[in-house]
Order: sequence, then structure tokens, then C-alpha cells
Amino acid sequence: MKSTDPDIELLQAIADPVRLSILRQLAASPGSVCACDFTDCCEVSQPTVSHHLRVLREAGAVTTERRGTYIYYDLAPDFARRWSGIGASLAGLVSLA
Amino acid sequence: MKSTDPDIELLQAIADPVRLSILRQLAASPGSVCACDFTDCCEVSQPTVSHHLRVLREAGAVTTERRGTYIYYDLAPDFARRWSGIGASLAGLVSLA
DNA sequence: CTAGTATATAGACCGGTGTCAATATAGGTG
DNA sequence: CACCTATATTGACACCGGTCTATATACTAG
Repeated sequence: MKSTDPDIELLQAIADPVRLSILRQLAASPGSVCACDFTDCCEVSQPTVSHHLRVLREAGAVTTERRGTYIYYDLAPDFARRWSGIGASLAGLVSLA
Repeated sequence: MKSTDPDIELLQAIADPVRLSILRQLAASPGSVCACDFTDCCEVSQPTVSHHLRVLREAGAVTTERRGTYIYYDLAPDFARRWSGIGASLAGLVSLA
């Protein structure tokens, strides 16, 4: 039951309404997004947002960068590749860089 | 918390070690796979396998077909498309039929 | 240093979910 | 019909995970 499989960890990180919203917001934004912006989109408290961002960070889905007071999040560089890799193992989907 | 979003339902269905193994076995098999074959791959009891198959079925990830005594499972026809759709919303990945 | 803001952590609560043993259903075969 | 095998369902249990409030940490500004 305890699965340290990175694929499972990544999928579980994505498979949550709040975290999927966060990832989509990141994907839709050209650059990084301030952590404070996620508190608005999802109707959850600030600690809950922080918790979800931690899950995404530990799954390797996002990267963080501190710029002064604020902390900016972005999709991890290899996120698309990892997603495609899982997809390829599921349906022979063509992978894209 | 109660999310009826089909994307979330599909992702949650995939984000489990046993179910991911089942899906990969289905993807690797040219045709359908008998339900009895999944009991071997994953070290869980038969009712647990049945439970996971139900989750996958209700998420629309797999289809079932009864042939005599056995029940055969296969990836749902639109599984690859749905996967690509989610990927496209996350990283602008190219979708594949 | 003090005050204020942004983010993270700790701890508690609770609903969801994976698991099993036991039982039920469905279909084949004698 | 009775019996056997394959699959599903039920019910119970434990644990994981999402959420909150309260508090701590990090950084800036004055």
C-alpha cells in the first residue's frame, strides 16, 4: 500500500480538485505565479493552499522560487515529460517534449 | 470536496498502485484481459481486485464484456483521448487520437 | 529592534478509501 | 436439479488525506 513509486506520487498529486486547479492555473500562466494568487481561485484557507503546494512540490510537479516577500511557483521543467511517460505506458501515446 | 468532475474521477481512478498496474496490463495486452488474470499480478484478494475494477469502470477507464463464465476487461475507447485532454489542459501537450 | 505581511507548520477532526473475510450472484456442467 | 467456478457485493476495520484554527517562521519596512 505504501507506494513510493514516483508515477503514483505524481498522479496522486494531480488527482485532487484544488491541486488540479493550481496546476491548470500554472499551465495557463506564461511565467511563475505568486502563492498568494492561489488563495483566491480555490475557496480554501491559506494553510490548505500551502499544504497542497507542498504536496505538488514533493511530487516534483512544481518548483518554487523566493523573490523577496513572495514565493513564486511554476510547473516543474520535466512535468510534461513525466506526464507523457505515464501516458505512454498506458496507451502508447506519443510523447512530447 | 465532493467533486463530480470527470477529470478528477479519472485521475483518482488512475492514481492507485493496483489500478495503475491493471491499466498498464490492459494497455500492454493486444486484446481484452480476463478479470481472473489481475488477481495474480497484484498481491491482493479477489474482492479487492473486483473493487478496483469497479472504480475503473465507473470512472469510464475500462469496459467489460462477459464471455461465458469469464468477464473480460479492456481500456475504454476514449481513454487515450481523455488522458490527452487533461494533459493538454496542463501543459499544452499535443493530443493524440 | 518592532511591527506588519506572506508563507509554512502543528495538531485535531473527520470523511473517504483500500483492504479483508464472508456471502451472494451468475453462469457452466453433470 | 445439484454442484462448481468466476465475479460481485456486503459489512467491518484501519488508515490516509483534506480541511480547519492556532501558531511559527521568513522577509520587509520603518
